[in-house]
Amino acid sequence: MTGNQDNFRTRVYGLVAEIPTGRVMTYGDIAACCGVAHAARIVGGLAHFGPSELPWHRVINRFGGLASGFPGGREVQSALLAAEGVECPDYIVSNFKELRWQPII
DNA sequence: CGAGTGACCGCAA
DNA sequence: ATTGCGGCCACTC
Repeated sequence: MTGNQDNFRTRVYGLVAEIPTGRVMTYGDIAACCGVAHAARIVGGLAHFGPSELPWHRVINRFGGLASGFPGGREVQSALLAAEGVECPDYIVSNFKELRWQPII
């Protein structure tokens, strides 16, 4: 890359936008992949102000559970994941370990 | 410019 | 094993 690492926020948006369908990612992994390991909170903060075009519903916490504050509620997020083939029965992704996606560095 | 907040995570008792 | 607390970084107002 030639450079699109303008800001941490830019990387997060680009990375979330690259998450394939049927896959999920954790806040800690996204932050660590962007270069900051202890910035999982920031990823959530950016999501609050980030573009709704990005698949934020594919972003979950470290336990594989759906996040809070999602526009609509966790039921909407779980519905979106279910529509992509991800099973989240109690608002928790069961195969979360298997669906955990990671970019190729 | 400064301060506060956050859709988190890890550790300790 | 479980629960509760604090810390860390970047963004926004």
